[in-house]
Amino acid sequence: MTRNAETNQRMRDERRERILAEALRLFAARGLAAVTAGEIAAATGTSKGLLYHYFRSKDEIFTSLIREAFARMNEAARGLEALDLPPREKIALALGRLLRGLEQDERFALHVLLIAQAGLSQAIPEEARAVLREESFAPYGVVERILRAGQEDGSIRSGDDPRDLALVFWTTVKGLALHRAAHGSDFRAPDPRILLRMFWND
Amino acid sequence: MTRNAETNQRMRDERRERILAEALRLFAARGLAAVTAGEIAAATGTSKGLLYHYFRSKDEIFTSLIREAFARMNEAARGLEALDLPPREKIALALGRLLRGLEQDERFALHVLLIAQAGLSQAIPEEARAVLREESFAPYGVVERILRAGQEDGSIRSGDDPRDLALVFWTTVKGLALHRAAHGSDFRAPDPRILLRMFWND
DNA sequence: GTCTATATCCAGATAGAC
DNA sequence: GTCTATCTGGATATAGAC
Repeated sequence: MTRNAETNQRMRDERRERILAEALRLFAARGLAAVTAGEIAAATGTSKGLLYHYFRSKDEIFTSLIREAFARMNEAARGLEALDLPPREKIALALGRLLRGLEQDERFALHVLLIAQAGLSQAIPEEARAVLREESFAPYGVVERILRAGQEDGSIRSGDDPRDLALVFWTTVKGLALHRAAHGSDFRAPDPRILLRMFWND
Repeated sequence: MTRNAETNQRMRDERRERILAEALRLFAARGLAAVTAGEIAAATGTSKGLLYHYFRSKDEIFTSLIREAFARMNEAARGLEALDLPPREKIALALGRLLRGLEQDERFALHVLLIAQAGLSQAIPEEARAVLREESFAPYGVVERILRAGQEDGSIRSGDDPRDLALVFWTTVKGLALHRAAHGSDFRAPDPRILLRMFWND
């Protein structure tokens, strides 16, 4: 019996994952309001009824995805901060990874897009909005702290407001994600060195 | 009679403008699908019925706005190209204006956002998609040409692909527009000099 | 030109058979 | 656990009175 229960649980989890993955694809491409529950079900290969067996509402699916997106993003940010590297190297590494991720890692690009969609649209569930409020600042904070440390050790150009620098760091990444969304798979990320020039000479 | 006809025409135009202005605000904030015709009517202070007297559909309103947004954007781009200034000054001027526009010119920021929304969402009317396909490239082209000219006259750093440079130019602007949308009116644009460093030293 | 009332459709969510 | 059938609300769009 335990064996069966475990198998069931695994199947359940897999199905749930499947639904979330397809919903992510759809929401990232069109936004919450323009995607119907029926479409998610069809993309997943299940019925609408089953969808509502796994989730209480369309909003709940969306909110789960927002949570997941921020969890990954913030985990990556904390990982970056914990790395044993000088600040300047951290920034270069992070930006390189982000651009490569946008280009090659579909799921990552979708998460960035979902966050962009959510931030862009005033029309999202209150719970998702709360997650956004609480978690969206963290990546800015991480990058800002690293940049400030770099200014102090002299490896990053001083004189700029670190908040401004963190702002352009992230808005550039989001802008590129947007561009990728609009222009599809033939997206080619720019050379990261161009962007890094904002932070130091040469 | 001619007098009356003219007055009527003017009132008609004003009402139409009013509808478009409110719809722009709503669409830019939430996207096409999350805005209802009733909300547009209410925001305009008219009835739903009258809305459909002026426009055939919600999609038509959206498409009109997309046309308008691109018309202004491309007009500005052509104006920039026609200016009698060295390439490097054109870029500096353009970026300064864009950032100031995002910060202070609500209508401009809304247009940028609408374009971002439209590019982001796969779920827009076919006609709007066509406008996007045909017109969205122009601003990239303009900036790319100016940057290339600057590379040739030596005022802009050479060695970078001008397409990459034009890409980061515009994606940065769009990213900032996104940020403004998410963080509302307390948005403060970064110092443009930070961004300009991508294009030349010091 | 402008409004109210309404037809029609479609999406979110549920009920209940298997 | 999974499906089909259905309820119900709300949105687009229209009709028709004033």
